[in-house]
Amino acid sequence: MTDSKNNAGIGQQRSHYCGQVALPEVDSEVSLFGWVDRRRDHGGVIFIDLRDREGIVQVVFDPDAGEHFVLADKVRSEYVLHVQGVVRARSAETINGDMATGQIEVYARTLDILNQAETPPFQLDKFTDVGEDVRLKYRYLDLRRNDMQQKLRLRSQVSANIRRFLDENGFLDIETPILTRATPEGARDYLVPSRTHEGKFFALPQSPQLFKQLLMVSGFDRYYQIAKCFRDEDLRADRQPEFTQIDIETTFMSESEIMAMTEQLVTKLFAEVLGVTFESFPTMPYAEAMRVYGSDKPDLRIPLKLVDVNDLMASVEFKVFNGPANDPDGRVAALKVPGGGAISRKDIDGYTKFVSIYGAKGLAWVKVNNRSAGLEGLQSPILKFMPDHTVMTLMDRLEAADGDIIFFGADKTTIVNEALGALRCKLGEDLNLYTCEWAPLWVVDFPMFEKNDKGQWTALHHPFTAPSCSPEALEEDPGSALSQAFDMVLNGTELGGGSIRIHRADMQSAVFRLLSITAEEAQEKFGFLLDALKYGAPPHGGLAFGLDRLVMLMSGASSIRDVIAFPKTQSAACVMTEAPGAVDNQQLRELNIKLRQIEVPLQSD
RNA sequence: GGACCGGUAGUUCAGCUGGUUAGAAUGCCGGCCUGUCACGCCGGAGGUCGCGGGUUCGAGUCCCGUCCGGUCCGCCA
Repeated sequence: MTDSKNNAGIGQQRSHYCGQVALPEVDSEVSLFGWVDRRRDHGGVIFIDLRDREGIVQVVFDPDAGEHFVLADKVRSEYVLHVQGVVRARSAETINGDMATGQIEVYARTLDILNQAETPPFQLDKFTDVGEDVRLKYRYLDLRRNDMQQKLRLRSQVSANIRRFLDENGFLDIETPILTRATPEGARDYLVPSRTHEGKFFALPQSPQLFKQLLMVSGFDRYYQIAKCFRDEDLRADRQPEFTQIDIETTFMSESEIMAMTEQLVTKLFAEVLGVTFESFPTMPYAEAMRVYGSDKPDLRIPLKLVDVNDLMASVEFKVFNGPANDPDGRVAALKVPGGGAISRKDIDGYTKFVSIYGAKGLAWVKVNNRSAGLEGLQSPILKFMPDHTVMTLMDRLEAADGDIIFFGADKTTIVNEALGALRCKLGEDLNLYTCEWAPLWVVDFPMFEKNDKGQWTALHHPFTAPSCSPEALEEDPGSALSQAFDMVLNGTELGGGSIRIHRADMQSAVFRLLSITAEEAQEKFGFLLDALKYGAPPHGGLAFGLDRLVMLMSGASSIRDVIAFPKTQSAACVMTEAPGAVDNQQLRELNIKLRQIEVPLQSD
């Protein structure tokens, strides 16, 4: 079966991974397989750094190895080798302290070249930065690099750790369909045409949401799944069209019980995988998060806070602000940066441009040079528009100190929150204001609904989230209803979100009504859910974690792509496989699909 | 849908207000070298300046379009 000629050496068992050869192996014979990381040819002696997933070991060939020495001369980067030899302790002068296996080396007796390799398109060492497009095109080579190996190993440890926790706590791993039906709400679906049902389409799941609720109706009590999810929306550094969720659902558990259990899951995960200890997570209402941090996922590593100054500014008209400060939908907020007085005008201009991304028309500021000197000690382009006593009250409220800078935002509340919330994070990063390495947090008491541009109610979480009130109270005042939803936030990243779900058909119908989903529409799209709720659906709830983002944070990666073996580019394509690709007409015909002719305008002279 | 940044040797980049033969480092190839470990020394090869059009006596450089990659806004219940 095996071709002995092409598989020379394969029959010989590996005795060690390259990276695991150590001092105890000295004087013993080892049999190693690996790739050539680097070759150093000194004429009379050849060093080959042999690499496998566990690390690198130096292999030495000298002329005593005869034909094997001659062969070692032909070896190039990324050749695949089998080496047998004896482990030697290195002499004191030749110990390499930078290398895990630097105490020893393998004195080679035999060498088999199992495969040759063309010169790689980029250097696989840690010294050369390589463009991501090149890395992705040759991802299988990129993944040979230690950095990527470590990230994917961490990912494997994380999911194994989470599985273990959930298994030990009685959760059942149940798979849900990948081919399912399109949902009208939420993100754009990836569609799959049906061959057997002309003109109809499956959709890939945006999450297993409805299926896991139905599993609770079925009485499985505790479910989990490490599930692939798909959303056809534009990509970001932390967003891929297909991503992985740790999906959890339970029956008869309260909001706080679910939160406590998942907090324990994450706490154990960080302790066991990273050796990081978490205190119990603080809990913050959504309204407070928005008011103090301008965000529903505040990064609590940064000590800066937004301070409301609406009352002080109500009578003040600022040219640099957008519109009157006493707009009922408006907000005037201040962000004090201790020690920020050193920020240059040029940097302030940069921050002004930065907040304009979020719709802010300007960024007012006051530098506090000398508090005791009163107005004379302040520097600002806006003071002349403010009464003196207002300025002094402002300084008192903000507890301004010499050397501080205070930024102001005044606009629609959403714009002020987004602009100053983002500025807060940017300043935290630029000025390295972080007070700790990890800041986990629960955000709770989300509103059920928010209004979109057209004035319609939309679900802040999703339409299956249970409110904290009765259906009647909900319909009476949808705007002030809170939901039993909760988000886990870590370092300003939303790691997971969950809720208690609606388990009664009347409540679900009420929510659909408020979301302007008609009874017919609801029946057509979610009839199976509404039906299920009628047959003894238990109270239930759960949450889902973004595994990719979790691993991204834990590994310190700056992009989600670095913790996914084969990710897509920003245009949702794979540069390696060149997916998505065209299909032939036969395939289209079977699917009853006809591509619309793309009109090409004729060239006119 | 929009804003911004980038695309020059295999790779990472430099290339000024447009001007003669487009450079560096690294990698690669050849030679030398018995203790290196990002080995060293000597020599060599290697370019559709993303693509298309325009301006100009002349374009890597300026203009328009387009493609690709990235960051962000919108979007992502």
